[in-house]
Amino acid sequence: MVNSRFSVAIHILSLIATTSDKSQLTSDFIAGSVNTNPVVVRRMIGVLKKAGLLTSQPGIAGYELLVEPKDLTLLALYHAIDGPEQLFAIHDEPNPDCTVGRKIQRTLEGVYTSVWHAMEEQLQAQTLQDVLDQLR
Amino acid sequence: MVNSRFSVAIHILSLIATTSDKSQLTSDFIAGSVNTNPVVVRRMIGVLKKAGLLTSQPGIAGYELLVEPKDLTLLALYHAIDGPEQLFAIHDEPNPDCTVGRKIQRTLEGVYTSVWHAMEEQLQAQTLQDVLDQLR
DNA sequence: ACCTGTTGTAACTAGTATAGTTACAGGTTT
DNA sequence: AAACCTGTAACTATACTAGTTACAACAGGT
Repeated sequence: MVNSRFSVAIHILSLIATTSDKSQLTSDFIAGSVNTNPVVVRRMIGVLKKAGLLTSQPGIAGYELLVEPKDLTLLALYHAIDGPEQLFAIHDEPNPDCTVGRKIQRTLEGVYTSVWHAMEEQLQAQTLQDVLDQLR
Repeated sequence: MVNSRFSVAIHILSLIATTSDKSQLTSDFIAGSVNTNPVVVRRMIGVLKKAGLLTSQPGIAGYELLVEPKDLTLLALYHAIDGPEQLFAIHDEPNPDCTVGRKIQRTLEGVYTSVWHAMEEQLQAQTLQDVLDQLR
């Protein structure tokens, strides 16, 4: 199973999108909602900042979204947090002297690409706004 | 990224399906093609045996498929090797006193379920025979 | 000026998963 | 008996995740 960073990122962005009192939005407050450590939150927010999804200023409480929730697809978010592009690992260096070993990697890549593509379509079809709607 | 066991399982089954000389099919031989340790192969084969996909006998070289490659979908194989049902981890115990924290888990489950379902469809659409065809 | 509270990072740690390895009991064949 | 095999338990190296401590730098109030 893939790590929980994608889940945490969605949680953080949801909180920022729905909290009107920005001064309340400290990494400590967010960590209290996510149930993790403030540093974990700040670390993830650093990634989201680099991706241009939000802003913040050192020393000042509060984060601000730079994108409209309806314009942020979960696929874009997935790419922003640099989740794995490959879902399934392929074993290294199968034996090239073997009929199967010689072509298995390319074959598996094809299989996994089709699977990954189907996943991408689902992530593309859902936005942060859809998540917010379901949180009401 | 998910582990490489699914890839190794497909590799093993492909070898068994395409090797006519069964006495050649030792865990050592298979490990040489996959490029891993014979024990890793026997371990995986133990799982596939329990799932009823193949047979073998202690002391005797050779494995035999119990299913027709065209009847074995990659989804069935995936379930057989007990890969993770959930793709993305959801963080534990978000704060129930928070509007977002209270509903985030259920919401994320919905999102991930739709993604997982798309994946299942792709895996269901491909069989071991399809893999064998691509290996030629 | 100082104190408190904040962000942003680096560095370390505990826990866990993966895959490789060693070892060995027990079956089979010659 | 010897050589080979399967099946399994147990240990190890490596890597990743998430939690944690620590601290530099910044902001705002008193």
